[in-house]
Amino acid sequence: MASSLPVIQPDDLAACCAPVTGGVVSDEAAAILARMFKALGDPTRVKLLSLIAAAPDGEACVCDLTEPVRLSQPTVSHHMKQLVEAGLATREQRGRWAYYRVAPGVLGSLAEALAPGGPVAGADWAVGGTSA
Amino acid sequence: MASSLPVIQPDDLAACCAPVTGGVVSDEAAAILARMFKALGDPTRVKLLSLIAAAPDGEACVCDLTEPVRLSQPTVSHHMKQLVEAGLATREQRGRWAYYRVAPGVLGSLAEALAPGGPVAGADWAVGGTSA
DNA sequence: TTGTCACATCGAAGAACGTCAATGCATGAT
DNA sequence: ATCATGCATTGACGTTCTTCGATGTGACAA
Repeated sequence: MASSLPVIQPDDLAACCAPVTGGVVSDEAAAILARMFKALGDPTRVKLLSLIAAAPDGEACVCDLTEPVRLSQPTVSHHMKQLVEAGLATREQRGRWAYYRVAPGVLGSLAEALAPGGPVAGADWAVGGTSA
Repeated sequence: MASSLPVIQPDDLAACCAPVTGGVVSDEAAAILARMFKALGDPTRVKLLSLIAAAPDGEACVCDLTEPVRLSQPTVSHHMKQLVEAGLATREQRGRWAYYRVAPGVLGSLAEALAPGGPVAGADWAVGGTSA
């Protein structure tokens, strides 16, 4: 039915962190990485994550998010659930509000899987880089 | 029509590189980032990119890729087209073969958008980090 | 208790996706 | 010219995704 897929735990990052470049990734690592990238594969969710990260205390409730993305409350709840299940965000209920945060460390681990050692190292393929 | 979406050019990386954390990203940046992440949001494509990166000369033809991912040739061609249109891979035709490579610098830029300054810096959200 | 608020879940509709067999299109060999 | 090879495109099918309105649930207020 709905999710059925297990929520990605921080521990799974160990398997995830096999760099995409430098050796063929295992099927399991590819599945975990794809799961997290898929969660980032929607402009709304990218913006939601950005909004949360930029929020005053690094946290935001659904009511803070619906207006910036111009979507209904159920839709925003749905997107946030996907981000949480992908391990990219955390949810904490306080009273009537649910506060979401960017999961600590996960984005860094994902970045590391994309470009081990940072975007400048590796050099071989990093020619058109961000540089400067 | 198949794609209709414009192929993402290396130039678009300038707009893409606005970090997801640290300031709300624009709609355009969110769209470009999501487009690239969506291309990475399938286990097959993650593995294809990994296979290409790990290939002897950093390049591979479709015929080298079908067997490792156990999919038909048209399906692999379809996935590679998406990776190219997302700007993550490049295609070069030599004779009867089409050689694919990992687009230089792009993965690094994506990583930078995820975790500016590398996974350790930023520190603020990197509390439950990958290691120790 | 009754009401209100913030959020999650459900059910549905339309679009997009992943996959394949069949076909088309070049290139190179005979 | 004829044939074989490597790859892209087409058309189709079932699945998944995005979005919404309607409804359910738990927390606080009067």
